[in-house]
Amino acid sequence: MDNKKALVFERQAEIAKAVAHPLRVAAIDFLKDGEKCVCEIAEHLGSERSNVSRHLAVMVRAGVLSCRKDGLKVLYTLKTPCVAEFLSCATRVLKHQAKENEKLLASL
Amino acid sequence: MDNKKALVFERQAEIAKAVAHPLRVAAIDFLKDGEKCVCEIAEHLGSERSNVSRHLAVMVRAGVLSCRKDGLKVLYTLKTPCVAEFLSCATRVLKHQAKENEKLLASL
DNA sequence: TTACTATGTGAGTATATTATCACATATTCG
DNA sequence: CGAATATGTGATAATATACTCACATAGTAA
Repeated sequence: MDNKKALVFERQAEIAKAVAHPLRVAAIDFLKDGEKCVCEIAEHLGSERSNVSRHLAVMVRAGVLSCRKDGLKVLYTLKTPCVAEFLSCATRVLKHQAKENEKLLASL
Repeated sequence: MDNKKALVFERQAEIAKAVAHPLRVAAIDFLKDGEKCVCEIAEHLGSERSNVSRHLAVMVRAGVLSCRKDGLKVLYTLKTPCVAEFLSCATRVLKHQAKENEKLLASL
């Protein structure tokens, strides 16, 4: 019973972890437009190919992205729209924070 | 322009990071019932008080939780319902994965 | 085959995160 | 005041993550 819950928490944490890096968030945002190869992603993010490749692998392992080979290239894509929702949840939290700061500022 | 986006990605990643730990996920889940003190949370999670205290501090710093003192105790609470939504997004991703595995299993 | 391109991976280093213990602080109660 | 309770923090060690460079692999095309 409680054991089951613990497992879910662990898997939820894994997914959050897969998203918990600026480069990975940026990659997810970029992939909202559709599938892209490592090269394109790396160029768009202004980061090393090998590094980007590793980050993408992390997200694939976590089940956030999927990939397929197309000739020389490997195309990455969001596995489900839920992933993008994940980020809009984060955005909502940020907006909430911003509003609080606004209130604080107004009272100074 | 691009700089602004980079900032957003960084902040989104911070929020994801604040959630990206099994213990923290469990704490958030527990706090859905309302505010709780460190003691209660630690007991519920079966973890050391000092450790839990640190994890809670991480989430407060990220803007995911807020806290208030009440006598000896410090009560923690979810700062916004968005945070819980964050986890249900993760759950949706998990369900998606589970369905895929089901399909795979069925074809063996 | 050879040259070229896209990708992934091993090794090493630097940095960050986590858990634990002991201790400090703050608040309540007698 | 002193004892008891709840919380937070410094120091440490173990572990995990991130980045870079060099190289290996796989597919393409001449």
